[in-house]
This record gives sequence, C-alpha cells and structure tokens, in this order.
Amino acid sequence: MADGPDIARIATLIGEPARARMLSALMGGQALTASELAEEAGVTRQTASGHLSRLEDGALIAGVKQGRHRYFRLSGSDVAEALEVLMEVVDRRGPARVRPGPREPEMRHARVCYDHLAGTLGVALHDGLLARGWLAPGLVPTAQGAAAFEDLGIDMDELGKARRPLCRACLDWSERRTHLAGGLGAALFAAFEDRGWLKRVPGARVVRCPGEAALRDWLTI
Amino acid sequence: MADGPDIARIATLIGEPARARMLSALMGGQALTASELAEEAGVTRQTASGHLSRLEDGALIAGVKQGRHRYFRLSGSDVAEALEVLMEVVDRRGPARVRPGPREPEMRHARVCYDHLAGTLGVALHDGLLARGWLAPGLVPTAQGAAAFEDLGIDMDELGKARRPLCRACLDWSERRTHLAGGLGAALFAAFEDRGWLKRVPGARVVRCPGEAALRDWLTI
DNA sequence: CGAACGGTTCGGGCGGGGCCGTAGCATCGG
DNA sequence: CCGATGCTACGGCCCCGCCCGAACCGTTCG
Repeated sequence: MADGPDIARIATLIGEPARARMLSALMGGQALTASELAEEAGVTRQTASGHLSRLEDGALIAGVKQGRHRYFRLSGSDVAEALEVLMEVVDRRGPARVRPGPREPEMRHARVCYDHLAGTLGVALHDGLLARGWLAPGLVPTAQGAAAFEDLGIDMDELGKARRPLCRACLDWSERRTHLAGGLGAALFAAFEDRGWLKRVPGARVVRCPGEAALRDWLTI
Repeated sequence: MADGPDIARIATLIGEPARARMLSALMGGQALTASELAEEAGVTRQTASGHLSRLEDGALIAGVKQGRHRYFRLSGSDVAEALEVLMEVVDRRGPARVRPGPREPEMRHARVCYDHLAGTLGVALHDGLLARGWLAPGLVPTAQGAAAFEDLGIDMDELGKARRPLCRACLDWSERRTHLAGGLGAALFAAFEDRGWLKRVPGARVVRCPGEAALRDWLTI
C-alpha cells in the first residue's frame, strides 16, 4: 500500500490554512498573481512564495511567468474536484458552521467550479441535457445534442480533438449530485457567458444569472 | 469565506501519514479495532489512540464500543468518496509512483469503495444499468429496474425508506468515471456477494470475481 | 540610469503536534 | 478475586514546518 503516504502528501498540502485559502481563491478559475494570493491567504509575500513553491512542487497548481508577475492557476480540474468534495465533507459534518456566510445562498445557486458551472443551476443543466436527449447516459453527446451545441457556437470537432475528456461528471458540493464538467462543460459555460445569460462576479466564485430563464428555456424547448 | 480554514481542518486530519493509512484501511468498509488500526498505521497503540480521537472529533470516523474492543468505521460514504478523489489526484499527477504495487491491477479491476463496487467492473455495472434501462438518466431506478433488483433479493421499499440516498454517483479513482454508490449500490454489492459472484479479500479492498461472467450476463441479457 | 515594484531566498525564532514510556481504567477469563 | 488484554490519559522529548525580517535578483517604469 504505497497510496497511504501519497494521499497524505496531497492532503498535507491542502491542509495548511493559508494554502487552503489560496487554493479556494483559485477555484474561481482565473489565474492570480503571487501577491494577490498572499493577500487572499493573509500572509506576507515571502511566506506566500514558499507556499506556492510547495504547491507547485506537489503539482496542485501551475505558475507562468509574465513580465514581472507570476500567475498561478490550479493545475487541473481534478484538483478543483477534490476541493469540491472536501467542501462537501465539511458541509455535511461541519460542526459549528458559525455563520452561514452572506454569499452562501448565491454560492449554492450558481457558482464557478474551476471552469464550469456548479450549484443548483449546474445540476439542472446536467439533468436537463440528459432529459432532453442531448447527452446519452454515460455522458456521451448525441447527434441532436452536438447540433444544439454547435448552434451555441461550440466547435465540437475542436473539443473532440483536445486531450481533455469531453464530458465528465463532477460531484456538486452543495447539491450532492453531479454536474457537467470536462471540455464540454467548460465550453457551455463560456457560451452562456457570451450570450450574457451568466456573469461571474469578479473576485468570487459566485455567478449571477440574468438570463437564467433563457437558459432554462433553451433546455426545455 | 469561512470555508478556507474548514477544508484545511479536514485535509490536515487526512494529511498525517499514520492517519491516512488508517483511513485507507477503513476504506475496505469493515470496522476495525483500535489495535488493528495501530498495526496498519505502523505506530504504537497509544499513538494510534490519539489519532483516532482526533479523527473522531473531526467526524471522519465513528467508533462503537463493544466489550473491551472499540470498533471504528468511516463515518459516511462521503468520506470514502473524498479519499477516492484524493487518490485520483495522486494517480494523475503522482510523480514518483515508485512501485506499481503487486495488487495494483486487481485493485483497478474490482475493489470495495466503502460499501459498494468500484474499479473497471464497478463502472461497467454503472454503465450497464443505464444502458439496460434499469436506471434512468439522473440515476433513478425505472420500473423494470426495480423489478430486476427485487429479483436479486433487494427490498426496494426498504431502501426507499432509509435516510440514505438511494443512488449516488461516486467518482472512480482508477477509471476517472463514475460508478454507482448510495443505498442501491451497497445493496447490489451485497447481493452479488450472496450469489458468490464477488468475494472480498479479507484484509484488503481487492474483490475477486469468480462470477464476473454471470454478472455481466445479468447486465446484458 | 536609478527608483519602484514583484518575486524569491536565507536565516533564525518559535509553536504545534507526533511519538513513545509509563501508568491508569475498564472488560473478560479463570 | 486476580491476572491478562484492549484501550486511554499524561508527561516529556524532539523535530517539522510556519512565519517574518532582511537582503537579493529581475523587470518596468520615469
């Protein structure tokens, strides 16, 4: 059993409060600079630098140098998924949940999960695509589905060629159900943003839904 | 954002090598005594006792006293799920995977995920149930499905009344797909064991499959 | 070219927490 | 009632790793 220590390695990286705050901040999907992450974590820049090195060594995040800045992002959607699942554990047996948090209801309704949609609306999307017959069981796009996605401006051929899995079920922390991740999940979210149906709140994971009605219509026509 | 420190609390609990080994051992689904867990973790009994207290305080495990023994189990399937997802992260970006481990291929083929079936065969079960029309998209049993499950000796009414969710998608570490968890997932695994199609290897998570052909037949008739 | 800024490296301080030895309680057996 | 067994509580040791101050590169301005 060599897996014991290994999951411990990853969990230790996540388990330090400052690092956990950094990772949470990166769940928004956008890359952040080292200084921004330091502020987010509430530590000095030099301390943050050390944490970021560790996270990068552990391959949980990836950094790119751009001018005199260094931008960090999560190294993959699987990391985001792991964080979501941990949040679910916290949520289900979190003891004292001191204050529900002001943004809590909004988070539960619609939020960014790295690069795709999560929350009540994310699950509704997932279920709607299946019910509509645009995704077959096993999360495989049908011919009609592919056509509908193309109509939204998504290049399915392109997505198919990418190394990233096209469709992937991601466990939803607040709903305890799965929503759609993978290349298609990300592409759909981007398309919804383009149409103005969804708008991300800059510094946070919350997503505002001015076009929720339109989105639901699109799913149920 | 109060969630930062909270996920850190959970991750810290998992992040200690000895505790991680204990949790891994409990992934087999059966309750173990404090001494057994101490041995599994490679620490003395007193040290183990301390770890177990912490894990219990954090509600990751639950202990019941029975005579002069104390049996511990994971406190819920969500904990098992979190561990599986962490293993997936390890697997995908685990750098040094020193030795593949002797039981590795067997683990990938069929293993216990707390109380239900995981691995290639677990995913095949999940997909088969959907393809067969016994589960509708969204993991809802159909009428035919319910009948088929009853034929196996599963009391669907009973399951429906339980507080536990009937069906749940659980992310499979080795397959990167979902398999069936929840009350029905557990009940199916138990039924397969009853029929002798599957047999668990006592101290480990590995599952032997003398009746794999029969199981697959059952899915594809 | 020099000042400002983002980022990293080094060193030392310090606290938390893992570990074990010893000892103290319960339960089970004779 | 006494010993063996499973488990827990306490005390002390020690090391890991978090943290910051200060100093050091590289980039970008004016």
